[in-house]
Amino acid sequence: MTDIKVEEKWQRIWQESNIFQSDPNDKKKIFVTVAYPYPSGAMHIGHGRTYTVPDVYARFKRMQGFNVLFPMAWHVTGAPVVGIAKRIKRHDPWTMDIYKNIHKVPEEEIEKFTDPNYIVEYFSSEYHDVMTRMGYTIDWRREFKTFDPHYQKFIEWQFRKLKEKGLVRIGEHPVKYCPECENPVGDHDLLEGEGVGINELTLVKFELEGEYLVAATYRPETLFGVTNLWLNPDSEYVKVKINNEVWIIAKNAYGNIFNQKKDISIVSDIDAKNLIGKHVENPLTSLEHIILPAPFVDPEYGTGVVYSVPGHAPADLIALLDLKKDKIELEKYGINDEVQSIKAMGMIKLEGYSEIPAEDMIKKFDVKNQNDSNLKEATNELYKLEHSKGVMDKNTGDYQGLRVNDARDEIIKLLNDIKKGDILFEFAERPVICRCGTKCVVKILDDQWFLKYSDEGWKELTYHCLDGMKIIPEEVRANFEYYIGWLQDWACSRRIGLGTRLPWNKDWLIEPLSDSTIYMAYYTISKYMKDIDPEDLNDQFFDDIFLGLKSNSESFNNINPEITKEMRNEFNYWYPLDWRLSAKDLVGNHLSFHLFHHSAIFPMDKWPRGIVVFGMGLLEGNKMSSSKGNIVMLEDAIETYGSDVIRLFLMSSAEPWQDFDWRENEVKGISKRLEWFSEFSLRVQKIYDSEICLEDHKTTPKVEIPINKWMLAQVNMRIMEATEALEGFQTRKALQDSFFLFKKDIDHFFYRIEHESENETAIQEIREVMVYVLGIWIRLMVPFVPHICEELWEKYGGNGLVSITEWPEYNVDLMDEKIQKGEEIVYRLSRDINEIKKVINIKPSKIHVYVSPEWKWKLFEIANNIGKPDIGKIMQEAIKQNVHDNKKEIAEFAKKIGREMTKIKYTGMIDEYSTLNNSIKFLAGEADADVIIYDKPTYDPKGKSRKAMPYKPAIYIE
RNA sequence: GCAGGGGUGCCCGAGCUGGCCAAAGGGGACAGGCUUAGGACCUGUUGGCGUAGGCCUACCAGGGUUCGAAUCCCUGCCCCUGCACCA
Repeated sequence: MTDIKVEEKWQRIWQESNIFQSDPNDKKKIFVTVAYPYPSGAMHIGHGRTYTVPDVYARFKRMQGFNVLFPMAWHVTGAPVVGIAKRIKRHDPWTMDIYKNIHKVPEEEIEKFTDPNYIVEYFSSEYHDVMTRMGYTIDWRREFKTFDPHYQKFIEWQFRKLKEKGLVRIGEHPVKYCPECENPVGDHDLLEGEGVGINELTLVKFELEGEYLVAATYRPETLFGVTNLWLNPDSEYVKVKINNEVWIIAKNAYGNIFNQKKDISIVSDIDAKNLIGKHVENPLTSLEHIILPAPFVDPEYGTGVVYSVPGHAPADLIALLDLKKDKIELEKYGINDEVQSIKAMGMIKLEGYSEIPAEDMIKKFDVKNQNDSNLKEATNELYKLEHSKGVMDKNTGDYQGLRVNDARDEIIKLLNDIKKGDILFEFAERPVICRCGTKCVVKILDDQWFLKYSDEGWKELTYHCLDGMKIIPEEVRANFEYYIGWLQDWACSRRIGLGTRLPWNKDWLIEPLSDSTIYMAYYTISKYMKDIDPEDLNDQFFDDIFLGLKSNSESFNNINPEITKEMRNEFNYWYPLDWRLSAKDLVGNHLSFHLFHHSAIFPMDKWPRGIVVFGMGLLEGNKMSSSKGNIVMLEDAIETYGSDVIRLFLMSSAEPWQDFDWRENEVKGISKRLEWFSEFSLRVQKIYDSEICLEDHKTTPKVEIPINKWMLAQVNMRIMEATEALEGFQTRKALQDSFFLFKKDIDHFFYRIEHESENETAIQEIREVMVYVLGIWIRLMVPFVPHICEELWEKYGGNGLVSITEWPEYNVDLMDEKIQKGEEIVYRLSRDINEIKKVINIKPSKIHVYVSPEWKWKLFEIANNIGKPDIGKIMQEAIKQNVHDNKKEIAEFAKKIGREMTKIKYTGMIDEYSTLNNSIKFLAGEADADVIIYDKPTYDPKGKSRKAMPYKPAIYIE
């Protein structure tokens, strides 16, 4: 691990040298941003990954010579901290515990957390510190918070712009609402019912003596199959007045409906028992239906009034059957004759089912009575089937032949047109309970402002924007396409929270996902803001900066025109944004909004160019969660391991878009690896045996010895692989190549050169190679472990800061396949010798090695050209070319090739005789016996030489 | 339900434009070296069998295409993620 003191030293040097402050210049630029954090708690290792990825990329690109901008800001907009402040105020033990023990906030600070503004101030400054300690190359001059007045002006401009373009509308919207707190509630505010959706039911008005019995349903298309209505005679019902109509609904349902309808009030109680036996009129068919008693009707759900479709609703059918048997009840209301005459009616055709599918379902699920738990499943099953496959049948008039789905929409429309329909929202599941313990309801907020993501023209633009972008990983593109199509109008205004108010209605705040869509543009000018009065930031100003729209009036504010020009140029230099990084779960909202808003506001040449999506973080295989205490804070991890280790672990254990798993054991493993890396320089120093000046070893040394050539080939290959991987944000792959496999190469190299200690030329070459490798390796590792690299770079005579030194270039010519193959032959031979030794279990004195004769190479080449293990064809061609006179031997060998050739990559003929002779000391040392290489089998008592194959010399051990 | 992504050796995970794949790399385990010992480090082993570098069985299950499949196609089973007013 890197010494923390050392890390802090370099962090200071970086800050003081301002090397990561980026301003426009002649170089090519890269602008990369990552979602700014919501500072409501301390940073954990999950955040560590999120912010290390762009830093690694920024460092990499900077070394490649790009002018890189990597800014950071704080997204303080929204309601959660307001809730936290409230809970701190009333000393909620759960909240206090988390902030004291998980987020490690000192006692005297917690007291100030009753102010939400203070919470975000506190944590954003903590984030700033921790980010610095992670070695991030952020241009801090551009830092801001989203409630800064300057930023608010920018958001106001953006919203006015959208409104001008007709992309904002006002309307109503159903939300989860706590009547006790008098506030909408988000999922995180719930005790129970997290993630429960809100469904839309259709209200159908059945006329009863000038008033309406109002039933709620998901299936208005079944109005054609109604036989009766159900009321729960044991529940209380009320008459309510609404828009000059009188509705009869359950009293318990009123609490919910009250929140959704205007001008609604209870007129009087009404006893349901008195309604039983009366008749109502079906608004669609004008048929008369009797009202019947049913204990299964839930007075809290919908309106507490249900219409009965026994042909297609198992619950209705079974309730009807139950009632027919219940003589006492029937006598009580005097409805026996009429009830007995009711028959279920089929009106939806469903393949594979009878005319009365409800009956089939009751049999299938073996439903005994209306209290049977299988009833719900039977109902759901039939609902799904008819919804997806059902077709309107006879008894449905003009709708016959329509798919259920389509018929439903048309019927809803018709009901509304004839004023016999309405809408009611209900939770998909219950209960939904607020943290305060109160049952939540669905409330309709009116005056709600929406961003019109449903607008087809806007969607088109956004698709267009997406088409021009790189998406990493590419599979996520399908998600984007899906979400852009699926997004409906987004409620963008809120009553509570921090942030910017809607410029045209100060009662509303702009919601956090809506104020963070194009702020990347603001980074390009934020560093100028400290000298500017926010009141000067009017719309003309932003139009000028971001859209190049020159204002007519000469000076439209008090800002120095020179500065304005500079800002405009700066924006035009950095924009468009090259990369946007954010989490996987934000694809459907934040990242999609990002595209929507850019395409709406900016011209095409300013549209974003790329998106990288992050996976999540696990801790020892489990989901991280601060509320459960299953979390590692970044600051603690820095204290334990140092930031280089954390960076290296986070970047190497998974690609950015995959889930990473923080495992203590593996982190320790990484820590040891990094120590090895650092100690490697000492070994090089020892071999080099005089002062190293890396600056003098930037060019590839000239070498003759194969193992040295091999090492250089590997180095170049690793540089190439790592560079290509980093271009695509594949940090894990980049590290596999530049760290783990590179280490293996070096291990192998060290192992091999032990046998070269007597050859003076070889030693001189090795020295040069090792120093060269050290210089390359340090530079390859800078993006990942910058602190330790600076330290080594300085120690071994690198010029200046390695963070801004050139990224190593690779030379394809040095990646000599034959050299690599030659080395492979050597160590495979060594391995084979050992395997044979093990199997025959003898201690050999001499090992004879026979290389392949030339004709076998020719045959191999023929086979390779044919490309298939087609022995006949190989033979034919071999005989034609007359590669060898012994046809029997050709046949024998051709057969062998048939089996073997596909296992070996043919890279051309290699002079095995000299390759092996060059490595004879190594081979002998490994085998612990004399090794003799033969190009002609002058000594071959067992005839083993016949087995020799290209790349696979024959062996005889004695 | 809709949409997207998966199931690989003790664990994590690469490979998945078909043949250098008994399958990279890491972690763990085991053995040897080093060490007073432990740790660290280095080397090797980590599907089975084998007195010559080989053979057999293997990449969720079953079927197919092919000279050849972890990789392509079909079927089944199982898992993960998102689905809205919430950062």
